[in-house]
Amino acid sequence: MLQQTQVATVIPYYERFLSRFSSIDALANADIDDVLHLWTGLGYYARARNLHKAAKMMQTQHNSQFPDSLEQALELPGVGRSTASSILTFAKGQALPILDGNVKRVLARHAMVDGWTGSTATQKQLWRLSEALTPTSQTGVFNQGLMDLGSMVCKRSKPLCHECPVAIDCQAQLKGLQDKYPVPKPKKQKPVKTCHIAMIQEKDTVLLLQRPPSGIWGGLWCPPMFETEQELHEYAEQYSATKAQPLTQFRHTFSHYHLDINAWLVRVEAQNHSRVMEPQPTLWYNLQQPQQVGLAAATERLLQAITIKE
DNA sequence: AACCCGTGGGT
DNA sequence: TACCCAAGGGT
Repeated sequence: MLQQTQVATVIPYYERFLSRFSSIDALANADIDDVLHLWTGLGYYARARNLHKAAKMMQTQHNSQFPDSLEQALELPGVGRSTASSILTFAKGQALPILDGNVKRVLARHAMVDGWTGSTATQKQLWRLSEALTPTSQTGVFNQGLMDLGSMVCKRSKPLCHECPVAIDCQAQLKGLQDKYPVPKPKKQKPVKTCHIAMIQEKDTVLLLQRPPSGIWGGLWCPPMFETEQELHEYAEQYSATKAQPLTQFRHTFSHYHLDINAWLVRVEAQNHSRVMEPQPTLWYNLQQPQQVGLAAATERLLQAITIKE
């Protein structure tokens, strides 16, 4: 959950997740829709599917435990070097270096590392620096301290260098260039895509389709989406003789593009009204008694728009 | 190597 | 507002 997601955002999700899945076995035995349900709104949904798959692997291959070696940990889907090393140092007392966003920032300033910290070459350099610093004893304490130094002192903006325990040999601080490091990501403007979404409503239910496991919103349930308004109208006519009416429109921004969403409301008299054959699994989502499935934040917003309109 | 994958906090 | 980026990993 913490991958590319702030701690404060994760905490409520973590609490609910651990209440529902209190062990690796509980998670491994769960239905994927149940897992994605508790991930609704958190983003990067492949993490949920990877975690579920990893639980199954641990159940069958590692006696329902997190593996003891770095090599075995790295075989789990969704577990890379940073996550594996964090777990192994904190939970099992192993001596391994870590490299999260906070550590990257500390190291990039301390050694004045040129190059964006996300590039392959720079990450390689940062790992080398982390390896060189990491002690062979009390590693968990050190790693936690290094991350906390990054989050509380060596902040992204206005770092508290006067409170920093390693300011004495911080290259950026010595030259007064703290604000120049880490080097910002090369900026590319995000493309804008447009889509038209059909909210097919029958009483208290709305038609949702399950998205394929890979790609945007993988495995989640979303209303039918179309690139053009014409496609939407042609689709809507299969369900209802009454015309689709505008519901709401807004911009949803992903990590790599903007999506301008135009939502339309199509009221139908009965479920499966026409002879529509959907290529994907379908679900009539009940607004009053919601099913336990995964929804994207944008889908929740669309469902909310219908509820308010009632 | 470059791109894909979400959403929200902070400025 | 617009922008950067967050306890990264997969392809």
